[in-house]
Amino acid sequence: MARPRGTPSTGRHRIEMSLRPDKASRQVTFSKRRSGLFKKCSELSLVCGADVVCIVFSEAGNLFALGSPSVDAVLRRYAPLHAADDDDAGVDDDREALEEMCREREAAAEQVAAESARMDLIGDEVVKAQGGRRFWWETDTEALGEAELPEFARALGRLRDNVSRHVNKLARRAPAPATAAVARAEDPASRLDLLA
Amino acid sequence: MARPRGTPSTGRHRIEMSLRPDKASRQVTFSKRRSGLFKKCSELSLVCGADVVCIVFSEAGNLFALGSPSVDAVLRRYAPLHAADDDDAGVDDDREALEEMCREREAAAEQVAAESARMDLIGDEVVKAQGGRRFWWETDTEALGEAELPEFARALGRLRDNVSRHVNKLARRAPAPATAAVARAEDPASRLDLLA
DNA sequence: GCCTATATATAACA
DNA sequence: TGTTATATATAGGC
Repeated sequence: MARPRGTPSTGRHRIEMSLRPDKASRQVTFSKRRSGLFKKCSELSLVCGADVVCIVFSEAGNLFALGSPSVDAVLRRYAPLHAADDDDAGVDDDREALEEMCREREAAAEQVAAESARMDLIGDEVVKAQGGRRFWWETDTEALGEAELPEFARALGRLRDNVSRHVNKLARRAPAPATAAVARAEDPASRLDLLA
Repeated sequence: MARPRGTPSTGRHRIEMSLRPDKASRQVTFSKRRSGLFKKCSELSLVCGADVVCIVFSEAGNLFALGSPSVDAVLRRYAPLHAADDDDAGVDDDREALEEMCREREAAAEQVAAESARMDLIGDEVVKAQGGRRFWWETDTEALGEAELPEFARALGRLRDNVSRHVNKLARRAPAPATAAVARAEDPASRLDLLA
C-alpha cells in the first residue's frame, strides 16, 4: 500500500507523489480535493464574511473556479491592487473559443455546486440556531403535519428553482460571458402563486 | 457555549453565524481558516499537479493571495478564457454562444437537481435534543447574511410566512403538539414528494 | 501559539 | 457511488 488507509496526506506528513497510482486514481483524488477546497472557500466566505476567489486548473487542463460573491467580482477587486498587467492577447481562434466555452460551462457548474453548498451551510445554521434538531425542511415537515406536506413540497421545489435563478443572475451580471445564460427557466408567476 | 468544543463547522453541519462571538474571535477564526484553506490549495497543487490561485479579502478588507506556480501566472492563464465577450463578434460566435447557453443551462439544472436529491438524503441525519427556543424561520434572515443570496433570502422569507400561517392553523386545531408526525419524515415516500 | 476534543476530509476499498 | 479507517482541520481554552 502506498498509504495506510485514510491519509489526507496533508499537513506536515507524507504526501508521496512518487507512488502516484494511476491516472484514474489521481483524477478521483483531484476531484475530491477540489470539492473539499471549494467547500472550504465557501465556509470561509460564509463564516467570516470574506470575499474569496479560487481558480484551479486540473492536470488535464480543465478549469474550475469559485468565487464569493462571484469570481469576477473578487478578481475585479483584486486587479486594481496589481495594476501591472491587464492586457492580454486576443483570443479569436475558434477552437480556443470552443474550449473556452466548455471550460466555462464547467465553471458554471461549479458555481451552482457552490451555491448549493452554501444552501446546505445555511440550513445548518438554522438548525443550530434552534438548538439542534433536524434540518429545517424536515423540521418543517413535521411541524406542518401530513396535511400540509404537498404544499411544503412545492415550496421546496421553488427554493431549488430560486438557487438556479440566482446563479443565472450572477452569471448575467458578471463580465465573464458564457456563464451568462442559464436564464429564466421558470415562470415567476407560478412561483409567486405557490408562496404568496 | 457557542459550540461544543472542536467544531470545524464544516460540511453539512452547523455553522452558527447568529452567535458570531466578537470581532476578535472572528479574526482568529478567519486567520485559522485562511491558513487551512491555503494549505489545501498547496496540497491540491502538489498532490494533483494542478495550477491553483486563491485570493481572499478579509472582512476588514485585507488581501491574502496564494498561487501555484504563482498568483499572476494562474490569473493570466485564466483571464483569456473570459475575454471573448467584450466585442459582440459575428454570427459564428453568436451561434456558439447560444449552444453554450443551452449546455450551460442543462448543466446547471442537473447540478441543482443533484443537490436537491442530496438534501433529501441528508434528511435522515439525526440531530441532538433541542436546546434553543427560536424557530428556524425566525433566524433564516440572519443566517443568509449580507445579501449574498438576495433571491434565496426573499424566497425563504415567503416560506417563513407561509409556514407561520400553517403552524398557527394547526395550533388552533390541535392545542397539544403532536409528536406523532415525526415518523412521517422518515417515510421515503414523503421525501420523494418533497422533491417531485 | 499550543493543546484538546470533535468534526471533517479523504485514500483505499467494495 | 458509498463505506471505512485515519489523518487533518479547527473552535475553545490556556
